[in-house]
Amino acid sequence: MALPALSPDWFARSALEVAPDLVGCSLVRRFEDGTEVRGEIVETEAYTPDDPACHAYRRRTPRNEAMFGAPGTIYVYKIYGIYHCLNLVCDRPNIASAILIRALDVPQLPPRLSDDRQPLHRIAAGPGKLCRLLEIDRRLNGGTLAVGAPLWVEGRSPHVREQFHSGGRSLVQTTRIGLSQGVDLPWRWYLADGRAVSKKAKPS
DNA sequence: TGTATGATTAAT
DNA sequence: TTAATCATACAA
Repeated sequence: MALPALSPDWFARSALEVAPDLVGCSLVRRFEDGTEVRGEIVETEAYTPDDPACHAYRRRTPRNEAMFGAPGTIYVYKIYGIYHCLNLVCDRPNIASAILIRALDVPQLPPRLSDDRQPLHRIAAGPGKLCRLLEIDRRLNGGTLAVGAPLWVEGRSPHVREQFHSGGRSLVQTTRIGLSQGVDLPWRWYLADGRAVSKKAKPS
């Protein structure tokens, strides 16, 4: 199952390029006991320095510091006092830019993490839900994606690549969710037939 | 120091 | 539609 991990270099591009490319890749969470949980990224959002919705739009602060880091840096913030959201930093150092990972399709879970209250395919269908499931919090903030570290990302499998290429899978691009600024920028991407997508746009 | 609010979620 | 719940940013 292990595929080549995406290097920091891979993230050294505009968030608008990285965000759609991340869909179909796998996020891997490695816990301290060595357990690994994998989920396919099915929904992302891009945030850029000139974007009013970006946490670093106004200025550099202690909270958004990680967004100014090197590509491949992990940015985690707490929202509504309850949930955490996971972002992967991209572009060049000092260019505050990141991808919000909004949903994961998790095919299987270790018993410890199972949850009877909802179907398995919805267990990581939302940015707060996936962080809760994978125990992602501010302790990971500022860290770097790397194989064997708490978190890394693996590229699309040959099979998935073929599906995208043949049109068997496609991406929907639409506006982002939950914002009060930059509401019209179409910087959210999700797998058109993804079971785990947090919220789908109304059919046009 | 005081206050308003948010890249959410689950329940009503 | 709304409550839950608090760290953070910004005003004062």
